[in-house]
Amino acid sequence: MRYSQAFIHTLFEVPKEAETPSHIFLLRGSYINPVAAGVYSVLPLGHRVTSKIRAIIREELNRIGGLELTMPVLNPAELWKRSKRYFDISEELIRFKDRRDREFVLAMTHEEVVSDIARQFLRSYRDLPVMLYQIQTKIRDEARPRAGMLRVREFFMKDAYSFHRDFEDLDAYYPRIFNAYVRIFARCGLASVPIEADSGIMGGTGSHEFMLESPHGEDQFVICPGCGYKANTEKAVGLKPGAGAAVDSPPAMEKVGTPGVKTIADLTRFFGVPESSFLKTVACVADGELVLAVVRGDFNLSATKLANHLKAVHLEFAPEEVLAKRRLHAGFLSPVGIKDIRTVVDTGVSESATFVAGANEPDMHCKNVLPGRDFTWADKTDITEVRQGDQCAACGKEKLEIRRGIELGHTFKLGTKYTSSESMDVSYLDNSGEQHRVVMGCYGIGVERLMASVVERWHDESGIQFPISVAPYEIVISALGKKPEITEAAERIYASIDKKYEVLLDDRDESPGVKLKDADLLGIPIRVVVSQKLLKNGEVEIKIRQTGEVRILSEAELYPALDALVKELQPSLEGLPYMPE
RNA sequence: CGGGGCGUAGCGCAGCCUGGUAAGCGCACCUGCCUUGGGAGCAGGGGGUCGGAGGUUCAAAUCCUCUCGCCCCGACCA
Repeated sequence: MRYSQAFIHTLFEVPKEAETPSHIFLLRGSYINPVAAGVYSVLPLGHRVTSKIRAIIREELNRIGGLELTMPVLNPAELWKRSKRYFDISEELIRFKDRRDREFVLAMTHEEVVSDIARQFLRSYRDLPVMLYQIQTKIRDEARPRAGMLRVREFFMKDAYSFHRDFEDLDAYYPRIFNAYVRIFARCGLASVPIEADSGIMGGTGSHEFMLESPHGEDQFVICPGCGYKANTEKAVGLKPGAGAAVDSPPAMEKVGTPGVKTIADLTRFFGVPESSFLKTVACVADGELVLAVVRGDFNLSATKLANHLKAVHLEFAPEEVLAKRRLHAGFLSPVGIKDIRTVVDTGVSESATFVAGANEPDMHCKNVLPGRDFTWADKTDITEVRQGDQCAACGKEKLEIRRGIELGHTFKLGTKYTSSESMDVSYLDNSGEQHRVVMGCYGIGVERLMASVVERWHDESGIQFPISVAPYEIVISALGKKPEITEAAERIYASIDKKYEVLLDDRDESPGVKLKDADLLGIPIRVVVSQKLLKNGEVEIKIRQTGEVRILSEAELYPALDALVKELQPSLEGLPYMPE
């Protein structure tokens, strides 16, 4: 392809809306163009990249027997009402009516449609297992799109769904998907970190997020440098060292006046004891039911863990009106004296220590509160956010580290959430004619996010450094100068490698500086320079974008060198964190 | 949805406080000459309802009101 024909319109200056490297360079390189908040056109150059990513995904999913199909974005609301997601999801799902006043939604994933297909076609154990996938537009009215293509409202997602006769078969199949994911990201030049993920209200039979560690990631995960334990912070558990005032014969509970002292920070100043000596009580409304969550003062409540424990779809902090109705007072909340409200206590709250807790009346706290003696609870479980430096619960040795990352993909054992009779009702007959629920898994990868993630990982101050596997072109020929012999040499080289590789010939009437800067910005992995200076000695130059390595070669040496380089630069599939199959 | 910032040519910006002489600059784009190893030079040129609506005024990019859009932080995130 000739540069002059390639629809490349690089920008010298940084558009002011862009702050993260992938956003800046994808805009400057004319890979993408904004249309609305979180909505982008993928321009020809970007399209070449996403096409390669899609091809890699297809190869790896076909390799494990996946079958590609296409499902519609336009879905009748009826399907989504049947699965209940129509009611469980709020604003993120776009809803509207057609001209005949029928309700529709724009699909944000395709569990409903694919389950409906499964219900109709998968009737026998002989039809299972099967994995169906598509690479299709997803629409999500995100509250806040951000960081260019890292979080958008319309994008291509590879979504795959597998169907199994039972959980054992799903468990047996799961590593194949897991390993395909590891390979897909590796082939795109990314070292993905598979972490244990929150599996939501399903309860955890298994879910992984594949993270790219990155300072611009929106998600956090913990990693144990000792045993290698890795998990989403929404799921991760750390050890909670004993705290509170451990005593053999605890003194009786006692009320203390604490006018205006509401926060844990205020309390530590007032009582002069550490944060861990207090109980923090948080009032939440879980699917309409008021619940008190009690954690130690030095921890934060994890709303996700609490919601999962309660199997609640919607969890929010209790509004003032709800508290007032129960004669509860924000800042002085406490499990003490509460009988008719479900109380969930965190495992960090020791029963052999006393704490300072609220008194459930304004401007009063209780000290010497002994859990079990002075209040009781319905459940005791881990409901706190893990902290940087907490001891790893898996090995008990090292301290957990919190890292930021971009979620590249998610694999999820769904079980029977969508196949149950209350949902999409998908069943089959086994070899004895008995009816069973189909067991399901679902697996997603965001295509444009993957492109942006590659740029987050592979760039320097001059621009992108695409891995050759996903680069828009493998080789750029920069012809510096307009002298006929330069043009002839460049054209000759172009003609001899254009059939074999994806080559961009910079045929523009531009100064050397412009051509070299653009080649760097665009991130083409191999640059071949043809110039007067080199040509005098019958030479050309190769420069490798990622390493900066430069080689001066004769034109005859160029061709075998390119053959070797193109192979050499392919991302390695060695030493990946495979799951045993 | 809360907090903050910004809307003037494709991109980056000045002008606004103090209304008129304020439609400007750099890059990009077009024409010609010249130049060719890191965003050259000279000359000429095209392009803007100053986000939108209403108001104040003899007069509004500039002052007032409303509104729309975009970005960042947070909440949220099947």
